[in-house]
Amino acid sequence: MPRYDPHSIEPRWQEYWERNKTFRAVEDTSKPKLYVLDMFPYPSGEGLHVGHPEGYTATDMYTRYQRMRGFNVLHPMGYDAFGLPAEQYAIETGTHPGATTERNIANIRRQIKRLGFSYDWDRELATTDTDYVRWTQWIFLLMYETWFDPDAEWTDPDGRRRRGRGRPIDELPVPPGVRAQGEESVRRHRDLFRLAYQAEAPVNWCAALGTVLADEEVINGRSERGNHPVQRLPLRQWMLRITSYADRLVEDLDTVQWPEPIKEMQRNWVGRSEGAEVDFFAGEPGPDYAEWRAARSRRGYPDQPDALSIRIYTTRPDTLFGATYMVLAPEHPLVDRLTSPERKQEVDAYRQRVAAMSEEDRITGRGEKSGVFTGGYATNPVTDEMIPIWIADYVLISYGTGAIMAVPGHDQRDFEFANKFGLPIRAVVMPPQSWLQKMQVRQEDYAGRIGSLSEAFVDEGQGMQSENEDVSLDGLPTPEAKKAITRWLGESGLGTAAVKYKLRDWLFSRQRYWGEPIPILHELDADGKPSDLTVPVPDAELPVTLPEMEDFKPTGHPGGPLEKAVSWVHTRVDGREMRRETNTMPQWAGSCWYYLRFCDPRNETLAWDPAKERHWMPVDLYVGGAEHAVLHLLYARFWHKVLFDRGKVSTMEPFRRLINQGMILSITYRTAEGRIVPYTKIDFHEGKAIHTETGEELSGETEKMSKSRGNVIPVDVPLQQYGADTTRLYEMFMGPIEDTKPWSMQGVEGISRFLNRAWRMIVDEDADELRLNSKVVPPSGPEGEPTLEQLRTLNKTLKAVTADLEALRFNTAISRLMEFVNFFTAQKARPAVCMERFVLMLSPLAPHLAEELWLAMGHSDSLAGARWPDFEEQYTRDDMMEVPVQINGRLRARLLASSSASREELEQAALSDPKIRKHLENSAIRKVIVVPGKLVNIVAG
RNA sequence: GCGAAAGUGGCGGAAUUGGCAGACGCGCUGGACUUAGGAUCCAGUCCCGCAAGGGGUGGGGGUUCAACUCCCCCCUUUCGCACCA
Repeated sequence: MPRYDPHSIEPRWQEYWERNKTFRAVEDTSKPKLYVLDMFPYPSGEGLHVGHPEGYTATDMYTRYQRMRGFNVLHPMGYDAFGLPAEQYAIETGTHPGATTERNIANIRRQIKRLGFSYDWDRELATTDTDYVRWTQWIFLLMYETWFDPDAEWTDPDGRRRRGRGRPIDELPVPPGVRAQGEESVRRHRDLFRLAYQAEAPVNWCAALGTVLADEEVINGRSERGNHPVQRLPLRQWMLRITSYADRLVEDLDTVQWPEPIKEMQRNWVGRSEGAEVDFFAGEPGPDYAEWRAARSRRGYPDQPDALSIRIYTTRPDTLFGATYMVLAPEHPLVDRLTSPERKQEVDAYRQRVAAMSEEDRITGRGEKSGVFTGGYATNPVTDEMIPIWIADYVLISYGTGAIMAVPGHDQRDFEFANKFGLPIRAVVMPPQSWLQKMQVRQEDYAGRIGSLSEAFVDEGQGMQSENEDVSLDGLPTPEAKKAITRWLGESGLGTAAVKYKLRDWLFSRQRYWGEPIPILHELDADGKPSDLTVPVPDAELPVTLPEMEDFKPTGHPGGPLEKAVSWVHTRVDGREMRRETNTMPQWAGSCWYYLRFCDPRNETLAWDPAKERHWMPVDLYVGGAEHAVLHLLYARFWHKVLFDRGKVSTMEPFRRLINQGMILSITYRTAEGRIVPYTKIDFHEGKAIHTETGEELSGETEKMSKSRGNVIPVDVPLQQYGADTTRLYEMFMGPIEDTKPWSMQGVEGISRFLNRAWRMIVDEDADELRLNSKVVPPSGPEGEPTLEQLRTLNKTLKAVTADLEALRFNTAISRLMEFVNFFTAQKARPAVCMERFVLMLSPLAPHLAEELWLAMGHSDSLAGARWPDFEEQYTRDDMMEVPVQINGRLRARLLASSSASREELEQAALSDPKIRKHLENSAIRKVIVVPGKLVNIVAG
């Protein structure tokens, strides 16, 4: 075997690893454990392009390295296989989504295996496997059987006191009044608190997809998949109470090693804000108002607003004196009551117009404020002024209380609205000088000119014009003013401190076929219609599998396609007729817990064995794309916390460390007319891209890979041309994992050359069979002892590569190995000891080649079990070094000096250097800075 | 608009704590070997300059003996969020 031939080497070693189950993970308590996980792929019909395996390559190199370091490694792979594309394809062609999915999985499995990754294939799973679906449904039912107790106090595994946790639904306190009304009443009470519950909610209805979508799946009013318009509709849906976990989802971010931007995105998504709720009297000042106020002072602030009040939420209670009008969301339930008869027509028209608007229209219409006056008035509780109540679509029903106090002086939206509709604007916060200067207004003119300024002052300042008989905020800095007014509101029974979140509960139903059926049965009423009472599918009957169907088309109404499977829908439990839930789970469900199933994937009686979960969890390193920063990662964390609260898992967070691989871009080549030219028709020559047919020189641009651009590079392309090791190395050599970087076919060539050079450094290329290069000398032979220089190169490389692999800096590790090969290729005698260490260093990166070289060096078994070589510190340092000498920070000379030379010696040597003396001829030395082992800098002038 | 990240040769990128900017690779130039080279090997390659020397890490300012690195202002690009009171 003379030449390096990856196409013969690679399949051979892949078979060897597979046959010997080299990478099977077996719990071994004698070693430290390491769980390294890739975000598993969705098996699309297109297969993988070169961007997909970037993360897989990094984790493979890392786990191969850590196995050599003695870790007990779990490194599995699977498929996130439910989802819309297979179903859309089914609708178009009639092919069962299961068949499509299976075919796609087979293709992706082939591609992944071809890259020689060290997964434990015995743990492979797909979220569509029936024995996986079973446990996905089991977790759903666990949520159904859980309520969140916000007052429960407990101590977390880190020893901190915490508040709020999920508990079994049987432990939910039932008020005696409810219990007295019987079992059905108790059930309804429980249904109000379950983590998985049904609710009539305004949902994102996508007519084109025939389904409801989660907020996260809607981008700018259009569906994330397919870019179809989305409308708001009220529908009865399954929801998961993720909002109960909002605080814990934010707090526990501090305990994980994730990229700060991702943590920030999650915090923003949860969107916690602190402020106050305030009740406004829904009427004019007068005797009724006085009576209401008196009652409030006596009884305090109620949990639910009384019939006479409008409850608002604000983050700026300190601006209460500036509230000159109120706005309710058009959907707010009080609107009808507050609207005066003469305004009714206009109000109704506005509400209808808003309701009919698509999400997209709402977004594009944003900025230009719209709204109508209801004719109703409220009373500002600190000024006792009568203020008008408006409705406007800039107030959202789904956030806070769906109503606001408008403070046009200090809120940009209110400011625009007030200016448009001529509402009064009052200054109640004095801005700092810098802002006044920017707006070109003097402090004494601020209050008078506030309405004519170009924008509102919305930051913190000092209270002004905020005083009545009871309370004064004048002169108080904003934080103090907030405290003062909140205290006053509490004492007056008008308000209380409150926390709100942008995060909404997770809409969990999909009107789709290709998903996990929601394992719930609806009880039927006397007429045989589904009542609102539900029971879980009994554990013994899980999983609920999808019925065989031929027509997968969306029905266009809330039942979804499963409604059509009549015999499946109707079932009986204990002789009672029941109707199955026909909605399915969203695609996110399966990926919420696959990392747990990987701990014990073949368990038939449990989702996982607790001992195995304790052994492997948490995931020590999780690698995947940043596109999952909020969706998948937030959902999975939520499920995990519920499982934790219910004692099913031992850790509070699933993923200890997270790394986001950057996107891999592609270079798109176009003709002068802008037509895209595929790679197969381009000749790369003299740094140019030449069209093979026309000879035209093409211009290349770095762009995102996409089908429409025709610049997708399937991973099979480099695999076929160069093999797995070259593909793997190039994936990493391009740059740091987390960076976005372009794939260059010419760059791959360089890696291929490197591996060829490494091959020839060790193997005799002219021999007929695998034989060592004659320059490789055994330890016993002449020149078999490495020279000092060789030892230094070897040990410096070892030290650097070890540090690089620890830190997942594969690009620089590869550079180091290139330098090693460059050095040793120039050596006439290459001691076998050095070559062997090199092969071990190369093995996590280019495992097939390394195995073959290992064989060439006379080993009979795989090097997968070999130990990572240690370096000797003494050989990582040189005794002599070049010391740069600067004058005023400019390099003027280099000295050759002992590495251990003292400050004085270096200064002496520098000052006596002829070049330096020449430069210093006409100037006086002021100071000499010597950094031993680094440089000398002479300050002169 | 808000939030975050990033700007280094023709290109991808290197540069522990502030200490020789441009490692390694691509591309390019010259040479060797060769029937041939888009294989391989050797040499060169930040910019200006024959050289001495000078300039240089998006732009401007600052701290420092010394700044790609730290601070301030600005510009550009990418990503995320987007009427969340």
